[in-house]
Amino acid sequence: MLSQLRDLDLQLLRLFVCVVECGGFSAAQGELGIGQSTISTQMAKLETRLGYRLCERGKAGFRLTPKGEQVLAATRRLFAAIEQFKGEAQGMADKLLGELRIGLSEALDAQVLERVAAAIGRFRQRNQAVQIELLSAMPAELERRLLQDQLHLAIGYFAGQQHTLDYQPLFSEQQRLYCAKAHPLFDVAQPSQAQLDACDGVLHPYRFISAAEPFQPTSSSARSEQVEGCLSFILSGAHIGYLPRHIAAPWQARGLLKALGPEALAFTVQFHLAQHRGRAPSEAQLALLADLQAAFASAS
Amino acid sequence: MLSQLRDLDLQLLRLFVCVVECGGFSAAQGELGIGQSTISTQMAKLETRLGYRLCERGKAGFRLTPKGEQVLAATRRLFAAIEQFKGEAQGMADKLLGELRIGLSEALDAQVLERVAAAIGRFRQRNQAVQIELLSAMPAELERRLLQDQLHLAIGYFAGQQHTLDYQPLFSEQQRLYCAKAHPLFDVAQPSQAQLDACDGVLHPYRFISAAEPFQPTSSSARSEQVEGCLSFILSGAHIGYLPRHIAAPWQARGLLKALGPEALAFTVQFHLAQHRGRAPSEAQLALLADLQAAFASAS
DNA sequence: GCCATGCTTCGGATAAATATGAAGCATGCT
DNA sequence: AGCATGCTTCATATTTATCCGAAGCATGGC
Repeated sequence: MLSQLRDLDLQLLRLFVCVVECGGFSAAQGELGIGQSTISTQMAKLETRLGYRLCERGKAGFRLTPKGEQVLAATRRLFAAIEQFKGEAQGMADKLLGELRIGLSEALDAQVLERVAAAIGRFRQRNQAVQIELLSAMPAELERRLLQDQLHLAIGYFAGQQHTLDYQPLFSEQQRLYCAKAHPLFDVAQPSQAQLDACDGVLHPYRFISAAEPFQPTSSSARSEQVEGCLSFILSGAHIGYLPRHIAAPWQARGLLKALGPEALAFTVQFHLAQHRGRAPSEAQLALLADLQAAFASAS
Repeated sequence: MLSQLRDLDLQLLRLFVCVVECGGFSAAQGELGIGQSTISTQMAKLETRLGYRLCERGKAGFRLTPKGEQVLAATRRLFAAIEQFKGEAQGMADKLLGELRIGLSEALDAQVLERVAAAIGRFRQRNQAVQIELLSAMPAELERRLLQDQLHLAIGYFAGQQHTLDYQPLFSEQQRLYCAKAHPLFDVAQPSQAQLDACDGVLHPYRFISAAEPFQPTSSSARSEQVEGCLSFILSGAHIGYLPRHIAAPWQARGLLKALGPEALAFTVQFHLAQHRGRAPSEAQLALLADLQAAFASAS
């Protein structure tokens, strides 16, 4: 009576159910693959732990006691719960879970957004239940958040100097030097280098890449971290500056902007997919990474 | 990946939960009473069986993976189911279950019924959920049903000859010889033995005890197995016969029946509680037996 | 009464789970 | 860099579970 079922041996319960289904100890030994004496010992053990008899057995035949009936029913319920647990645990094995926070550089080309969208669509077709969060910000901000583990992935053009971050090239964006209709150079067909140097340039956003730009403004009284700001300065007619081609294109079509200088003054910005090098990426992150790379690979 | 959790080791899950609650392997070793290396091995075993990692650990701190969170929740649900099972199994340990079918001799004294009622009341205060069935019948019928295991217990006056049945004395009933108002002997103060012998007697029900009766009718054209039948014969004025005192009493009070002869002609019938000797009695049966005996013991 | 069947009990062999402690490794902190 | 911490891995010891087979016992059927 004192000995309660301390650790609930499932195997004993399984044996009990099998014995009941076979209708006796000796009948169950085939099913269980163990000898009759073992079954007897195990059943006795179970009954001792429970503190009462589960079945009457002997030459007279096998039958459950009332408590045996109840325990059988309770055991089946328990086994159902266990099966559910196993199902949950198993079903989780190849499922992606957790949270992904992704940062996107501001002022991205529509085509790039389409690629990102394609990657997310691809990811959502996986066996997953991941919480995804997107945010747009300037590259510096993105890097800061990556370092603070506020972001898992970021897409932007980075200097690539942070050695705690890992950068993988994704796509490139072309930039050209522009001036607006109101600018003195707008009507000059082939402005000379001297003419360009005389202009007031907009300091390009994301200064960390400005070193790579073929044109370096000698004088500058305008500065903006963001593409929109640059665009405004340039549209004012008071400044010249670099803009992504896809940003300038609609204005150029309306005759409000003009690309300045030869193709040699154009340059290409490599966009990267950045992630924290230290943190081990989650499976979900690896998967989305692959999806992004696939989406951009099929683009080029 | 291939190794699924075949047998669901609860101890591993318990360890997992404990580790989570302690917030680390080394922190849990005190709680679990085992060394850190053992915990590491066990956790690795669990993760291998599941096929995925449950937590990240190391100097950087302890934290669950998304799957670990899910498994933790599922494990807690599983443990709840196990606790419920244990509760059910434990709560059953000292609970009486099953079915009890009890046979009562017909025409029992009201006081006897009260005793039976008291026993049932006592029984119902036990920790039990027993289906009880009562039926009234003649002793021969009761014995037959006992032998066929249609009854668990029976109360009646039995010859006590069935050696497969076990009889225990419960109470006794007094019987006297009666005649009705219309009978010639009704007005005779002290009828002689010859006068009695001249009467047409009712053959007493339950013939198996008739041998014990002090008065044996010499002639008899009336016979009934049941007390009610005997009463009818006697009330007719054509017959004399034995009746239980409690049956005759109301008629006697109304002046319709009279006890015949000296007290020497009265006799006592011993009532017994009978049960099958072969079948092992259930706990419920033993309990009700005890309750019946207690109820009748307090009566005398 | 006797046999056959089915369960129980025992001793003892084997396998498996469980734990240990030392050595090793990775990493955050000073 | 060096230390301390926390986990991992390994070889190994110890406990525990599991099982078998033989012998014993109880009982229904002949």
